[in-house]
Amino acid sequence: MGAVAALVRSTFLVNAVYADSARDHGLTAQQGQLLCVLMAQPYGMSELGAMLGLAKSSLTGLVDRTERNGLVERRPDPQDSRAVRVALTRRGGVLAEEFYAETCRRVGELAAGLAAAEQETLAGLLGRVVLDNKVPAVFLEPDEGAAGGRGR
Amino acid sequence: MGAVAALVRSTFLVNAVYADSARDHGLTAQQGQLLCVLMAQPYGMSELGAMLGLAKSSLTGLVDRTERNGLVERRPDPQDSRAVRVALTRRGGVLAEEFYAETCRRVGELAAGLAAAEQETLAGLLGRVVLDNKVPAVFLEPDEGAAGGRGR
DNA sequence: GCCCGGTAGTTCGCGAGACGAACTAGCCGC
DNA sequence: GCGGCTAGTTCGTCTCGCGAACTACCGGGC
Repeated sequence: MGAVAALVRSTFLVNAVYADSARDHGLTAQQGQLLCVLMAQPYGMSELGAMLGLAKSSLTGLVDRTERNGLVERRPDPQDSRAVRVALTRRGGVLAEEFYAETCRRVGELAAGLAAAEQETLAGLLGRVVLDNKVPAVFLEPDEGAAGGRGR
Repeated sequence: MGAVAALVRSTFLVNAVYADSARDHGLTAQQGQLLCVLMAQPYGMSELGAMLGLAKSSLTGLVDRTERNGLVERRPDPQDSRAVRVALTRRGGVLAEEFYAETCRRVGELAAGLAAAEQETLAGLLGRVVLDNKVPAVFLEPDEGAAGGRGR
């Protein structure tokens, strides 16, 4: 199988696993992704739109629905009264951790057929693709979680 | 970067590229995927649902919209008058080829930073993940196109 | 023959998601 | 203190995905 087909098919696979995991936590894939991004730190609407690749009107809707479920909240930005910081609520934080951990587990299982060394090779190559293409931090490293921007 | 994070982030990346390429061809990602599946051969609604992981009512809608755009058509199944074979129209076939080729090109570019040997290694490892997890043929090999798609 | 359980698809109603265009409100340079 | 820019929201429209209820047809058993 060529690299292109392998990439596209593995994408299909991970999409399905991600959506399933979200569903099992009462989330949609998009809401799960939003929670994962916010695990690191709060963000403004425009920042989120840029990271997730969404139009700002799409973001308004996504945050609306997630807020309605009590998982995130809009906080006024102290520096700029037009702006808003979207942050996890307590409940959202707990759910994000659970969803994140379970999703990691399930995605990890996909690669269970690979030996440890092979997984490392895969991670290295795929990691370079990700970095080369400047993918935003839509899914953190297990060890760059929680305190996120402030280090840890 | 760990294998899990690399997989999830590369998935995000490929999703975006796929959706962009579809959009540039006047398609949604789902319609593009449908066309790619049908490049190999026609399928029944239930088969498509199983391959794409969709409920049958979702398939009806997707095929409806794609048919309305003149890209696929429903043909009666000669063996079973309940059933239907979904096939590309002439226009759909042409568009599918274009979309497929362009998407391959763009996804290939994502891995352009890797040397040829590295791309092969990546393809091998990712290919095993795909095969281990029995991902359906949602995106063909360049050389298993047209008549070739059956077996496997 | 005919009935009956299973299968192939469709319809319907609903909510999520994505977009662009038009809008409000607040920032800031000059 | 005005004019242009930026942050977000609202609105209308479409796609997508689902489950439940439905129709139409296949087949096996008697």
